[in-house]
Amino acid sequence: MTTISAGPGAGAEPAGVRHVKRPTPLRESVYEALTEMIIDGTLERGRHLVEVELAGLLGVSRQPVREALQRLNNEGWVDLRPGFGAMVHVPAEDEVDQLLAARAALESESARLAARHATKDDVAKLRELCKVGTAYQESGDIDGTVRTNAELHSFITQMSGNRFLVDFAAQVDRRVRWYYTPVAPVRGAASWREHNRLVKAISDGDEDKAAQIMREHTEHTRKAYHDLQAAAAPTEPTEDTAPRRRRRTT
Amino acid sequence: MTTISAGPGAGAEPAGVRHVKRPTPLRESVYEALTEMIIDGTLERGRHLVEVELAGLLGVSRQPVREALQRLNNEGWVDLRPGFGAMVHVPAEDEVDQLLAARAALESESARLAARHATKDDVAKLRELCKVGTAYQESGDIDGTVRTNAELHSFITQMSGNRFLVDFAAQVDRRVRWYYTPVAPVRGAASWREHNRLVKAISDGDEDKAAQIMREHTEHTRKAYHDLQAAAAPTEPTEDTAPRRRRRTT
DNA sequence: ACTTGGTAGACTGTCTACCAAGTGCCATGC
DNA sequence: GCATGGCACTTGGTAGACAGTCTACCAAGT
Repeated sequence: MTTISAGPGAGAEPAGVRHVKRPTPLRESVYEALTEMIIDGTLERGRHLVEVELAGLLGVSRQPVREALQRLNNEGWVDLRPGFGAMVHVPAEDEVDQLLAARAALESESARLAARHATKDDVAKLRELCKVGTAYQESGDIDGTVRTNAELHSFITQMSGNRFLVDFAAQVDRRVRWYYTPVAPVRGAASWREHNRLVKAISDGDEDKAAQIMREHTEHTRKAYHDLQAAAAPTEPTEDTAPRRRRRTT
Repeated sequence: MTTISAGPGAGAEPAGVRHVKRPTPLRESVYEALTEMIIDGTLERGRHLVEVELAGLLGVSRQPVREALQRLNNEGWVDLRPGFGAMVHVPAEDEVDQLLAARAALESESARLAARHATKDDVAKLRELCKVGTAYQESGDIDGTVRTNAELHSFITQMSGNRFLVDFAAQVDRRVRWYYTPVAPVRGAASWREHNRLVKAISDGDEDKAAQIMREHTEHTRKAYHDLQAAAAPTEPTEDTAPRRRRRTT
């Protein structure tokens, strides 16, 4: 009967900034809960999502679930088939490439603008994130590494001061995080070396260099993913991605 | 704010499987109707949108309207204030700048990829669009000019073959079209000269040049908007953007 | 064996009604 | 003039109902 953790349990909040009361709309919590479940694999790819089922699972009614599902559909997390329902999106072969290409465009522009607008505090925070991330990486904490990586990228886009870039990049990053977590350990060390160079370029205010490093950084990521894919593919040409109709509840 | 993976509507279909017409979900029609009304000014900026009112206006119930409004909110067309309702978004001063900066990043990358993948047919179509657009422009048909402009840009992003770029750019373009129509006549001639150069670069397969022209093109547009804004501002410092509470129905 | 037709169940899409809580407005009262 | 309290309005969320449609499955016909 787990009700959604609408409460302060989900700690993605800057402490104390919010007004005393923050009744997050339920649909928002449902959306968060579902993306989380998709990313961590609780809801497998291709799985048929039934509104009432999710509603029951999360302890809410159909409406918030519907609204969340529609947003998930708009953002490409699930595919909505009229009259049938939602299926967790099954990424196409070339999709990761395209995603990372889009990310390259968005984030390299962000890095350029970040270099243009960087303040002392910004740079300090970037350095801190690099330090933390490298530490996680060296200690083998994959989850922490991935999270810090996301924070760093997100912070750079925010430094761009462009809300559209922030918004698009956030979406792309989240998707990348979904597809990509398994690759993280492979990339690890090199990735954080690149981050350090990037931060240096930003702190120097060197726009072109920052943009270029970010582009190459994403490009390396794409390549790493590809290699891993190629290495894993021969042994398992077609994974079990059958529609997996839900078991009869009886 | 997003429609990363449009459903079966997008061209990701194995060729030749023509699905019979399917009745569009009501929420979709409502969404289309509302964006159209926002763009053409029927729903003025800052206007208070009430669910039941729209429902009555469009002859549907609250539910599809709610769902459409939430999508509009996600995509930045309206601002949803909990407990009060939706207001048609009033663009901030710097918003157009940011929008065009994002467009520059997205479309210049698209142009680069378009140049990489261009086929003979693609180039032919681009040339045709340029011709049509120039003709509209010379005959003073503003609406046709803007529409053809949108078609050209949209086609170039599609040529990129990257569904994420297509999707993001489509959103941005639609917003630009909303803010920008008044500027079109000013830009007109120069804009289509640039389009011609761009098409040439693409047909030559010159990626860097295509990307750069597209970037400059968007930059010029931004500048034109700015100049127009500056020219109009002194005479009319604050337009009538009052909340315009709905008349009491009594 | 393969097609056709029929049937049943499961879900969505949409509508209606209803209630609680939050928001803005206005009039009252100081 | 300014705070206060009340009131009307609106959303957010719930529940139930119903038609249309999608899937699967079975049976009969060719």
